[in-house]
Parts: sequence; C-alpha cells; structure tokens
Amino acid sequence: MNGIQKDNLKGNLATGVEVLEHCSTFAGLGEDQLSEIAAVATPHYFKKGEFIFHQGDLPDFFYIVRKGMVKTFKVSTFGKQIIVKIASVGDTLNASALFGERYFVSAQAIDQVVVLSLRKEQFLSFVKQYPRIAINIVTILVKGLDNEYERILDLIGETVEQRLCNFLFMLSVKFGTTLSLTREELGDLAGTTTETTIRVLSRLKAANIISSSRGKIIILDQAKLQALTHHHNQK
Amino acid sequence: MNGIQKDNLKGNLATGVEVLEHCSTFAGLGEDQLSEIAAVATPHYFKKGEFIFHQGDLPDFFYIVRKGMVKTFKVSTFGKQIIVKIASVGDTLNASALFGERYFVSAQAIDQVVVLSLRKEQFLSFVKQYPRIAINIVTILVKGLDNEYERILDLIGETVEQRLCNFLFMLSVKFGTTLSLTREELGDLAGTTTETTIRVLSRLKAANIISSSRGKIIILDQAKLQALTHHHNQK
DNA sequence: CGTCTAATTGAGATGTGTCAAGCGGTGTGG
DNA sequence: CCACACCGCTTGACACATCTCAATTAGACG
Repeated sequence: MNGIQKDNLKGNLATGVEVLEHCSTFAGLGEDQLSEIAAVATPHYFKKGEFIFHQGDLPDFFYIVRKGMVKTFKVSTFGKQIIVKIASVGDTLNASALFGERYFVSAQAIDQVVVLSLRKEQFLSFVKQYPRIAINIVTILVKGLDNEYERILDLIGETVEQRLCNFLFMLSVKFGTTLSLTREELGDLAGTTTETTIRVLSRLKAANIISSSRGKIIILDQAKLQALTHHHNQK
Repeated sequence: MNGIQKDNLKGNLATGVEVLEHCSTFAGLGEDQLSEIAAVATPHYFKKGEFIFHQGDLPDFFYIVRKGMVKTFKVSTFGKQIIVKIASVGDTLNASALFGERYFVSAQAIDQVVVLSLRKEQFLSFVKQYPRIAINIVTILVKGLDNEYERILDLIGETVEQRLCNFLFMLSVKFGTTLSLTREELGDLAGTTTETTIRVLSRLKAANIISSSRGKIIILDQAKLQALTHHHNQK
C-alpha cells in the first residue's frame, strides 16, 4: 500500500529516466539526453476505465506508460472491437499517431495508471534533434506491421482455441502468470466473442492449465499451454 | 505493341523522375533531388509469376514499381496466405523492410513488370541526406498500420461477401474497372478460399454487377457495387 | 442488502471451409 | 499445327466451428 503511494509521488516520477531507458522509442540515447527528455515529461494519472485518448481525436501528446496497464483498441462502425495492444511500463501508446492526422485507436486504463506525456511539438523537436528516435519509431512500426500480418494469418488460418492459447501464452510471457483481463478483453484480443472465449477457458480450466476468477486469469501450467501454442492444426 | 516495347527501352527508364514524382516515399523532394536519385536507380525486368524477392530474404534493394502490377504476400507456416498489397506504378514494395532484419513478405509479378531499384546502402544514405524521406516512410507505415487494423475489424465483423465487395470496389477505384486478378488472388486479399470467392462472384455476375473471364474481373456497375460496400450488416 | 457487471451455460442457426469431381481455355512440345 | 497437359474456374454436398440470442448465477462495491 505504502509503497504504491510513495511510488505515485511526483518527486519520484520526475526522475523518469529509468523508465525512458527501457523505452524502445528512446533506445540508443545517452543518459544526459534521456534526462533532458525526462525533465519535461509530465505525469498524468488515470483510474481504471478512464480514457487516455479517444479514437478520432487530434493528437496532442506523446505518451509512455509509467505504471499500470493500458489497452489500446479500435472499434468498427458496427460495434465490433479489437484490442490492438496491451501496453505496460515503458511502452508508448501512440508514437506513430503523432505523424498521422488523428488517433486511430483509443487508449483506456485497465487498472491504476500513470503515464508520462510530452507535448506533441516538444516530442517532434526531440525527434528532429535526435534522428535516432525517428529510426527507432520506424523500427517499431515495421515490427508492428509484421505483427498485424501474422495476426491476420492467424485469424484466417487458426481456430479460435488456437488463437486464444497463443495470446494467453504470449501474455503470460510478457506479464507473468497472473493476467488481469476480463473474458471480453481476451476475446477482443483474439477476435472472437466473449461466450466463445469463456467456453475455451472452461476447457483449459478443466485440463488444469489455468484457473480464473472475475477479471483474472491465472496460468497454472505454462508448459502445457505452450504445447498448445501455434501450429497444431497441420493435418 | 510498339509503344510498349519502346517504353521498355533503358533510355526511357533512366529518366525515371516522372515515376519518382508520384512516389509517396519521395513526396516533397525537389526536381533536382529526384533526378539525383533517378540517376542511380537501375531498372529490373520481371515476367509474370517471377519473384522480385522472397519472404525471409535479407533486404538488399529498395524497389519502386515502374510498370505493371506486383503483389506482395505473406504465407503462414500451415499454408494459408494473404495478399498484403497490390502495388502498381509509383508504389514501393518494401520501404519498410530496409529497417527490419528480413523481408516479411514476398513480392511477385502479376504481369510484365519493371521495377526501379536502389541498393540498400544508397537508399539509406539518401534517407540520411533528406530526412523528409524518413518522415514520408513513417507516414506510409502509419497509414499501413491503420489499414491493417481496419482489415482485421472487417475480418472479424463482416461477412465474406462484404469483404469481397469492399475489395472489388477499392481495387476498381485504384486500377479501373478491369482487374487482372485470379479468383485465388482475390480470395487471398479478402482472407477466404477460392471456392467461396467464386460463389460470391457468381452472385455478382447474376446481378449484372460484374462480368469475368479467366484471370480477369470486369466491374460493369460500379455504382451498384459501391452500394454493396461497407456497413450493410447492421441489423 | 441491493444493484450492476462479469461469467456461465444451453440451444439453435448458419456462414464458410473442405473435399471431390468436372469443364474449358491456353500454351507448349512433338 | 495438332494434341495433350495443365491450370483456373465452377458446382455440389457435407460437416462443423463459431456466432447469436436468451436465461441464470456469482462476485464486487457502495
């Protein structure tokens, strides 16, 4: 409790260099350059469920997650939605958006969240000053693109169960074996409905691979989960 | 006949400035900068079906389509494939790949194709020299990413018929009403099977919206096609 | 303690994929 | 120049994974 509150003090966040260090956007920059950036980064606080920005808004800020989890997602005109990314400490929410017209995703806090923000102009001036940042962003974008193609291939070639297992495993690698996600969110990641997600999770639970409670999924047997991952539908 | 052959002469291609002008990668560059680039761009010729590069290869060149159509596609480990893009004059095949480790798509000539190529190092030195190119690339990547998210939303939310109509309309806007595509290629674009594609096309043919022959689809009634496009499945 | 949201389970409908078979045009090699 | 082989196209029958709709239960939070 105490630790968390202390961690939230502005005094602590101002020295955000250690966050920026692990942020791929700023990879390759020196200590002094990072602290130059950290010096002008201001923290913003969000409660669970609050939006950091909305799809369609004009981009004003550049954001990095300082604490907590943020989901970025996109909704279609007829209600369906996909989660684009689950971001945690050091991830940027919208490096790319600053080069586009509008945000094409929304960002929402999954739990208590602190983000560091830079005004758009300020961020862009850093980019101009340190071209390395531009290169990093391109690299991130390229990886992201490839990622989405993989996702499309999964979407057309793998079963829902496969996809869910893939995402569960991937998430457990990134976030550990306790995942704070609702069934709906997991479904939105894998591109399926809440009901189908639940049915698959029930099967995994029956096989003692996971356990779960409200808003929480716990991976009990990561090895078995990995065995279910990827490419088992080749006949 | 004669015109085409004349067009293929090297003498003509060397002055590729008018191609580069319409290439978004080089948007905003001056006439002299373009001709500086054009001067070192060398043409390569490909017959229908030939590969320009393969998924997984190390990127050596930067390519721009000078003539003809090229499809870039990605195949999954279990045989499914998606067409990422149908590129035509002025489109780049792999601006992004030069910042990644490997090509993550393959590029194959759909008909007689001429591409302009720059050695990787040469292209990167231009990028360094003219940062505008880097910005253009980021912009292209961002649009591409957003595009893929839209595609995913379509994939999970729209019917195959919807998706095929969307793609047909989109293609007719870009390439005109005569499309040189096989059913298989169209299916790979929309993320469905050849058979299902054929069934949908048969329906469109019965409604006098399209006509078709081997390797060719002709849009007869673009207005009616547009009416079928997007968002008609809201109940 | 009541309300609201998440999770769960069931039953039913159906869009699409899969497999299989046949047709027709095109180009190539003898 | 003809014939054969190949490739793209087409159609049918069938299976089934997944979505949809609906009703119920359980947990959290004020």
